[in-house]
Amino acid sequence: MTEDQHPDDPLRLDRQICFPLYAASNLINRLYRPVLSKLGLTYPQYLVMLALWEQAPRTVGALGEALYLDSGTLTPLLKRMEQAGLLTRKRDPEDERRVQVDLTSEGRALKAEAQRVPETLTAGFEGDPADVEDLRDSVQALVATLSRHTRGPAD
Amino acid sequence: MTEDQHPDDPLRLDRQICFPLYAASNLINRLYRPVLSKLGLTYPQYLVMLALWEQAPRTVGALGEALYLDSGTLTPLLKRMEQAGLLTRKRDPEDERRVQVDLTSEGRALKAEAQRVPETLTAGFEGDPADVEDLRDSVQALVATLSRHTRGPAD
DNA sequence: TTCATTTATATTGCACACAATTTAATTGCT
DNA sequence: AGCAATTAAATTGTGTGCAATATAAATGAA
Repeated sequence: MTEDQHPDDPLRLDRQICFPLYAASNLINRLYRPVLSKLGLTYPQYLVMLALWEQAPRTVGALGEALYLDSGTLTPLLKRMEQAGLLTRKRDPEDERRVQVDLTSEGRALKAEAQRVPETLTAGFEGDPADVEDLRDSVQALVATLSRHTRGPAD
Repeated sequence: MTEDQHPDDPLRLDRQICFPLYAASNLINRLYRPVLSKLGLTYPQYLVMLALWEQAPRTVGALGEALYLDSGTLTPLLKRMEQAGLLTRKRDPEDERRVQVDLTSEGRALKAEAQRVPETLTAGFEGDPADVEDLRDSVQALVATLSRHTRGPAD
């Protein structure tokens, strides 16, 4: 009972830009999982570590801006990472509304263990590394556009 | 307490290909949500409808192959869509292990309502439509590569 | 035929994401 | 100073995603 499928039907799955991005994100999560689980991290937790290795301490809000996530996602995630001993969460004495997230020495030390994660995972990508960089830059540009349209998490 | 950040540090957030894909996927979900909620759909439910509008009935496994999802994700999602009256789930009499998912007349009728969803959402993308198509094709190629590495959901 | 193996889906447990709401602290207007 | 408006996080409730496991049906080798 196959529906007739016109080649220019705007609802064709293979004409969507959203679907390959969705699928790629899921596949990447699946690919990273076994590698990151050895470090005791999930994929979004890994992103938080990348952000903090670049700059720490940071407020929950600043982390959310960097990763395009809101406190509804970050708060429980950061609590789990705090439990794991990777970071600390402290109210900012300057402004008690803010929470400063900082790395523990254990969290800083984990960076050494993570050094080989990117190459491990891009090793099998096959294809010109320059093409991958072009793709990355294109998706980054798309993210910049999209983020302008959604004015941050939860509007 | 900012860490020193070398320009060629492989762990820099802006050097990752994974992160913009992750961020784009989240942002797209957020952008689609208000539009799709008017149709009574979530984003992954919309993808299931796109797949079924192209071909129905389909088994759970065939849907999973098309969308890169496994039964752990699809089963509860399809049950909710069945409750909503969009589709039916029936054991295949030919092979009782399989479940055939088919559209109801309500599910088929929803396609008319969804016709304008893609243009509504790409309207604000600003930029050459050809560039968006190039990006789509590049990400599709990446998905094809990634799916070869992960041998399907749950390996 | 019998029964171990394989296959298709469902279930369980855990960790996100996000809208909406709540709580608490700060700002700003008067 | 007093207080309404704003801001930053946390909480609540729903819906994914996925690994691991369970269940049940079909397959296949002896």
